[in-house]
Amino acid sequence: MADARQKPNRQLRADAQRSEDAVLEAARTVFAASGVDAPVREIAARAGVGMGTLYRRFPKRADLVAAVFRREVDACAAAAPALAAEYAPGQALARWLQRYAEFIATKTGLSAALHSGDPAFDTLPAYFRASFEPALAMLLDAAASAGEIRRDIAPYDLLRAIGNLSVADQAHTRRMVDLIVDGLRFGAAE
Amino acid sequence: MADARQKPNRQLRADAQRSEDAVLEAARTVFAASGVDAPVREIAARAGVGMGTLYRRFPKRADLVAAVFRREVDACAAAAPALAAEYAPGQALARWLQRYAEFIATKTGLSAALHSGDPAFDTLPAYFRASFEPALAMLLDAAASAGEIRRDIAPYDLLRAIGNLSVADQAHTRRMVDLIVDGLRFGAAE
DNA sequence: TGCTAAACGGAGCAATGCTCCGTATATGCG
DNA sequence: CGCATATACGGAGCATTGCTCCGTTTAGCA
Repeated sequence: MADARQKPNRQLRADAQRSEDAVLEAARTVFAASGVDAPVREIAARAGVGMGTLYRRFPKRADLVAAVFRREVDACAAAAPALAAEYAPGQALARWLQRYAEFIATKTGLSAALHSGDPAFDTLPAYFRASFEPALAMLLDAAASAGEIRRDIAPYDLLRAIGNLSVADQAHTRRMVDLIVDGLRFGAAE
Repeated sequence: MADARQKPNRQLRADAQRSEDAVLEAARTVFAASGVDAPVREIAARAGVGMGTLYRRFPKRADLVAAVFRREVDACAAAAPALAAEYAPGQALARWLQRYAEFIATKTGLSAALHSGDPAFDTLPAYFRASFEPALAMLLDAAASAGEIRRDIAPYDLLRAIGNLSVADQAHTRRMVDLIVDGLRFGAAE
């Protein structure tokens, strides 16, 4: 899962696959406990692998962070159909949004990493959206069809409203400030 | 300025005062170039002081970051009366907001530090507000009196709109999600 | 000028990121 | 099953960095 795009059909040796799983699981735990800057040695020790093994699979810390992130996105997105099968549409939606809010809450410090400019994170926003938007759309659609909620809600808007992972470059900020100043002036001439 | 609250009337020796200024100036430069995680050695070297000197004055990195932050807040706030003296009210306001936007832009990565929970940062938000709110209020008032802008703008709202340094605890997030879900349901029964 | 408290500075230790390479083993083949 | 070999493993070791400790220097004062 880490760099599967490089060799799409690569055949990981069995022990290598076990190591990768162990590392991802250990990293998830350690990141949650100590943040994404936790010592690599600690992750390797918890996973029961050597430093070499960890660095071979995830050459940069960002690679590991990104892999763990994808894993948690997958888990959260997968909760949507599960909840939809178990609960009434409105209930399923409410529970999933809480689940999603929990996911966002565990990402403290990660939004900073997202904006670090590391190329390993480049695909994450798209992955995030591609995973969550259909999941939420399904829940919203079901709830709307059941007459429990309105229909005029864009899934992505809702995702953003709960967890704002937005960025803003300098030029954008400048234009926004200009806009606000213009806005201030507008009402003055009455 | 660093820990002046501990000994309000302390008399710093002349060389100590020079060292502190040199460190703050060097830290400002290095932080801007390499972020707030830059090596302490680099700051000490640029300031022309030893490690001991730096650590004696700023025992924790957060102390140094906070001191640099206050210094830059002071500089930005001080620009308000200067601009007000040089330009027409509307111009002064627009220019200061751009200046403020630049200040915010240099704080990349610092918002993460702000939320790190380090007690050295506890007083910074209040300092931020206490410095900028009166400065902006003066500019807004002058521009409004000149008929160049509306009067119904709260200075703090404007500050927040440009640089959102907001935080949100878990309970708050939870209540917000509940509110949004309620909001979704509200329009369904028509 | 001489004394002393204050300040200085950098060697050195511990923690951590990351590499390198000798060792171990999973897998395919005869 | 036994062997050959590519694949994977593991941790010693080096470089960097945070932080401390203490011998040396100096500013302020009489």
